[in-house]
Amino acid sequence: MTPIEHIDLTKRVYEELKKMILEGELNPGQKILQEKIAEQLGISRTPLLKALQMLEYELLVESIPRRGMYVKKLSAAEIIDIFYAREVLEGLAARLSAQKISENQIVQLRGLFDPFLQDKDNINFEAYEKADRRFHIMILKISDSTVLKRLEMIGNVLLIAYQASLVRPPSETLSEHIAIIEAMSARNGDLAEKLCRDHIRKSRIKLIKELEMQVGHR
Amino acid sequence: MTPIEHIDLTKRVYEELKKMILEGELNPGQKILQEKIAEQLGISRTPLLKALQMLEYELLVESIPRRGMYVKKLSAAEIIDIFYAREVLEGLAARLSAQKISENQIVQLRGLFDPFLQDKDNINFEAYEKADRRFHIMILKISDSTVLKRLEMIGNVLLIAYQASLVRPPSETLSEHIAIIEAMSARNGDLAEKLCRDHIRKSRIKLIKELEMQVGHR
DNA sequence: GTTATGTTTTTTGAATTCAAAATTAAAAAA
DNA sequence: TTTTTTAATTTTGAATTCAAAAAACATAAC
Repeated sequence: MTPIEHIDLTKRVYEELKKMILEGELNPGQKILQEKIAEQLGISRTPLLKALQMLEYELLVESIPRRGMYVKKLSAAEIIDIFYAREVLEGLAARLSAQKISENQIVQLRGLFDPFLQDKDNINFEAYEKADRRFHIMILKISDSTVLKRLEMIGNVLLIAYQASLVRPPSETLSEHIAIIEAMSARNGDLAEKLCRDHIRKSRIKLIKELEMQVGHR
Repeated sequence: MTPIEHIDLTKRVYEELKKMILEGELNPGQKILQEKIAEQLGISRTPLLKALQMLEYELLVESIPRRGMYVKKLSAAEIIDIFYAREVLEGLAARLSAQKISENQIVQLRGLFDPFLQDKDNINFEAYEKADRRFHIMILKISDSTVLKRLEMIGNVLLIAYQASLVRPPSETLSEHIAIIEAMSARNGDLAEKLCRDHIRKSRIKLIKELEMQVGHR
């Protein structure tokens, strides 16, 4: 018998709000008028507030005491900071995954990138980006770490920081992704960690350059 | 003119509760009766609930929907998991700190362990433990990373997991602490990270052994 | 004596209410 | 016209209230 699922309001509100922020319905810097949003969602402020607090931990919203909640506007420094953290955390995830990954999961990971290996010169960026994101989330899942799960947020932040635009092109990252999968498949945790770190570090370095350029041009 | 400080209730309740948990006033596994605690603290359930939610993110309490909040009882697997995360996160903190640390901060860090260098064979464990904890917290602070700050929790968890008992004796760790400080002082981020990771990894390995022993004896 | 059933009490999740603070708008003074 | 002051409105933070669910208790059946 399957137990009846508890769909608590807070979680649903949380999901809805997250979607609204990630899809740009609420823009960075914008004030979140609690009364208004609560009314729109047809709920009271109590569950809304709880959801907002969760999102605050995930760096998606920011609370200024006695002022209100705002959709977080990430600074260049913060985005870079997040990449530094991703570097070590996803590196760890890759290492732990190498110890635990199942044959089935290996097949699934490979499956993510199979479509792009056929015709490397003609890759649909949007589809690749989706696979890329799935890849990183899957590794976090496979690592099956309580702490790392707490940090799935780091994936979300990516979305706002770089909406639908990859930091580096598939021509660079595709082989890196494959190499990470192979290392995990060979149960080589040290190598998987190293490759994963390198992978993200390269993106970070490119990102820093780009952000510096932007600043330099102003 | 100094602006009036906003001491919002939630934060104070949060601090109080954290103290209650860390000092053992509330024991792991114990149910948190909201009404009762709120009355004891002389507040309503609203700010209490917010504080509890914050603590949930820090792994100090656990929420079971429609059941209530409980003081979290960490499993051996979770404690080990936390050490894995500390390994990479504090390693990163050491690396970033090496880039940013001021002369003054170096002096402060050295000062933490000075008292123990005089008479290495006669170290007060309790005092050393305090210095140890300060050391790790300071590095997180110096690294000045938004993401890492979110993870100060990892320090807290340590407290409950290993109340006042060091995983390894000062005779082993003192020199490691000094070496990390020296690496940061020399602005050698790579080395600082490596040393810090090794430092925590050694503790993790010892910890795993001890936990396995405990299980084996049952 | 143990297990099952029904009832009461407690506790949670959520809405509502209320006071204090912040924001906005309006009026008065420079 | 611009700035300052005052008043009105909005919004937050926190308490209270209320319904639904869970836990505890008591009673009845086996």
